[in-house]
Amino acid sequence: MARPVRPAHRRDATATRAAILASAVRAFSAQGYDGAGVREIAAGAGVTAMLVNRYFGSKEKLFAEAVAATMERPIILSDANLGAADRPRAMAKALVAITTPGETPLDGLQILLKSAASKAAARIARVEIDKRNQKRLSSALDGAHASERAAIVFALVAGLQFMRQSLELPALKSVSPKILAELLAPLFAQLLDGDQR
Amino acid sequence: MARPVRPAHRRDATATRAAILASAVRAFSAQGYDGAGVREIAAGAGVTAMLVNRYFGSKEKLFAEAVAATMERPIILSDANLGAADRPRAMAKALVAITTPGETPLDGLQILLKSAASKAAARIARVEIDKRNQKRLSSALDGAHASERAAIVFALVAGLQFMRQSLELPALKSVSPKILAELLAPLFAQLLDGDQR
DNA sequence: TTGTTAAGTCTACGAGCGTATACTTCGCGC
DNA sequence: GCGCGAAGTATACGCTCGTAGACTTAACAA
Repeated sequence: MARPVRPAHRRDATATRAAILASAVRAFSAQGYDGAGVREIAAGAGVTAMLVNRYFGSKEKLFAEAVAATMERPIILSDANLGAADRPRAMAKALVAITTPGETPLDGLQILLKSAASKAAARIARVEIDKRNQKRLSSALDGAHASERAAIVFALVAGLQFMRQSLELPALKSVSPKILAELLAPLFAQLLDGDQR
Repeated sequence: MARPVRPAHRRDATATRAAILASAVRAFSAQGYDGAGVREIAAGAGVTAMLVNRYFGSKEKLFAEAVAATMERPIILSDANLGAADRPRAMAKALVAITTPGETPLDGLQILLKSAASKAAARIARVEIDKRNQKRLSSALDGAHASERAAIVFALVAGLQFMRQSLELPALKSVSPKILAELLAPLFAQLLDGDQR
């Protein structure tokens, strides 16, 4: 059969680009926009710093792509727990699992939190989260003030992620996942339920 | 009457020290630990950069003092709403007021959020918040898992602050304070109430 | 008036940052 | 076999950072 229209490049530019982007996600998620250096990101991809700018133009544009890439998948409202019978409990469990240190972290959210100090980073992230997750979640909520309630859900998720992963608050580090989920479930129930009080 | 034991110093060292600390709180709260520069903090106090290190030893020690100073006052559990009749509603209103852009911000919390990228900053802040607010709040809660519930309260507060002030999520910028408070009150009620579900 | 000492400043260093320019190395099409 | 363009590197510039050491200035004691 015929080879693909454009076969893999000479020294595989697309793979290198992907490696840089992956390294950027790792670095930004761990150290934030200002804390992560271009040289460090490049080293994580096995190349030199200048290739980063060659492929992405500038650190800021690279950050924008990294944010966009990590926001691809929804924050906690996965398709699985969208259709779950007890949706609040499913979301609480998902939140606990995701914010547990060592587990696969929510890169997108982590980048947001770690990059809070940078105005440029906040602007880039705002439009991204607003476009993707906010609409996705608020359209899944019934009742009044859906987008506000969705935003509060995000606040709760971000806050818990912050307290567990960044601040490492002792009370939230040692607690058992089961208990934490049971403490969170009624909050989600309250937020998902359109009828207030 | 006798003069104080040690009268005001030659060029008022204590006032200068206080000015530097105030400027540091402002700068750290706006730009985080890494983002705020020693020169900029000094300029905000009307002195040169070297005086900062002279008075505080290093940037890190200055940060520790700034964090300690801003944590002096409780985060949302003021004495006023501790004794309020409808405590959840009082806390919700306080939270909305405090996180509204332009209002007197929660410097301590803002410093925490903006400094999330720095390991040193997180460590300093953790012990401070754990000592002061966590104990204060969890001792005010009845029922099981008091400290965990208190930590979730902090997470909610931090998350809302983050979404409103740093990310400036549109849904939370335009919402009326009244409605937002009514959306938050049941969450606090749920968290303050020791009996789950 | 003058000596002393704390308060405050000047200059500078070494390191790291983002990135622009010029260079080298590789791999495919002819 | 070979050249040409793309992939990748080396070097360097200008800037800012935290802070160390020597210096200057001001206020009180005598």
